[in-house]
Amino acid sequence: MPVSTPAATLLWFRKDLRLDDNHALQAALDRGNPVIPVYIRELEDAGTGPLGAAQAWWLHYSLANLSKALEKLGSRLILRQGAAEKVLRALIEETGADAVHWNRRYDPAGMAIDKEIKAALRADGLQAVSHAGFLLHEPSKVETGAGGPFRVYTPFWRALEKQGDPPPPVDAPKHWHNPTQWPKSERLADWHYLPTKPNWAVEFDSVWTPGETSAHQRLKQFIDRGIRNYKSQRDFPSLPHTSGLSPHLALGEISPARIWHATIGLGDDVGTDDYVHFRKELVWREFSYHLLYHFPNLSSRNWNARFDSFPWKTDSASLTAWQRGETGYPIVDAGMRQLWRHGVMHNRVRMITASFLIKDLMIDWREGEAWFRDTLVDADPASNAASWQWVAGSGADASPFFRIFNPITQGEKFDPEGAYVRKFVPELAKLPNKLIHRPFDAPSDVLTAAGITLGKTYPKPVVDHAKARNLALEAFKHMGGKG
DNA sequence: TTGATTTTTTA
DNA sequence: AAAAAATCA
Repeated sequence: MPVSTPAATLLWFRKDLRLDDNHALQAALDRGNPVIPVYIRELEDAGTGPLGAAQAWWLHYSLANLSKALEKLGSRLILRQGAAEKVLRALIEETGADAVHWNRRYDPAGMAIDKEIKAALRADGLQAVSHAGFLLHEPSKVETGAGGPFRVYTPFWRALEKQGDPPPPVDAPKHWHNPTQWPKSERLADWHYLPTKPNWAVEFDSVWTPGETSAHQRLKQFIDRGIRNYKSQRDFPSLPHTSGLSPHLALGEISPARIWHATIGLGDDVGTDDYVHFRKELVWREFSYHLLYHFPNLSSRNWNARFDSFPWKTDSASLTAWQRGETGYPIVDAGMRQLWRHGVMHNRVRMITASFLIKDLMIDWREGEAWFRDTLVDADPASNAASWQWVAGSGADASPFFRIFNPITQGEKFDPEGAYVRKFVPELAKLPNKLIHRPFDAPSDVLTAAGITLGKTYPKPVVDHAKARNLALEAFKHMGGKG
């Protein structure tokens, strides 16, 4: 490197695959030196957990998208794989960079890695700076009056309300400071993020477009249309009143601050209840990270240790039936098939299907957590673990009683016309509304007329809900300790 | 972010 | 008789 060339800055992209409201990016550009963007495919044994197959699909396109956006600014996205520190050091060596900037992550293993890297680089006289942006507020700055972590959602929400709005988002840069020479990059295709399993994920792109541009389009569409009546309609899986932003958030294609600020100053036609309720959902994500921050084992250990003695069943046939959407309960099967086909499941249905696995089949919530992690495009280590534990009853803010969702009444309540079931379980499409959620109660002539043979064209229920419910209640009662 | 059952209200 | 509200788990 000639002496006259200012030393470059490495901009380390992780779960912040965006140019908009990216504080690390701004800080890197503000130095005025050439900025070299890099994405590192970290080793799985680094402890950051395996990348789910559905999210790998998303990541592939997201990286391609970010790469293109950078190219428009004359920049590039350098791809490397290996242990993060080793890769960064190699790049520093190759480019003569004297600084590394990144946005913080909040999974325990990731935090540990970053802490070590920061200390090691600084010890060598390099600039190593981390920035906020993945959450609305830093978890280290949110605590109860007594100085501990929150265990219940509502007080957590109040505490965040007190903190006020997150900092206003910063727009994407219009110019880049480019180096005269670029380090080598690996090829995205060689990382084999796209699925190899035949006939899976083929419909993902009919529902999703990964990338920052699409994230902003989703947000605009939601603010223009979906958020109206959000509070009353968000629970109906056949209605377009969810934001669809979760997979974009999961990989940081859009910042929560950007979303939060988009809900400020909405017109009168969007009720206060509606946007406040939407913000509450954003804050559930925040609460999940709060829990993970204070309880690093959230995805592997019961948050409430009383559940350690729960008599989980090992039943691979039932687990498979659940995964395939062949339980014989239409709303459960519709949800599981939506997950398989589209890499997503409506929130209400996530609760119903999770409750079914845990309470009706008495299968360990960790089996469900693992399945969702692998098949959801929005798989998030905090939200996924916290939500599964919430449904199990072992998590934070779980009710003092043993909540068991009734798959029939939940279906009838939230999918009254059966539109959702008909879409994902087409073999039941011809059943009348009254029986669409309970084909096992249908008279034989109605089944015949609908072209259904139970046990053949559609499965008989794997368990009787009423009986399964009693067994689960019994097991719950006999758990040791106090609830 | 519930369910089942009992009690009360309304048609 | 059915729907809504209250209650308890």
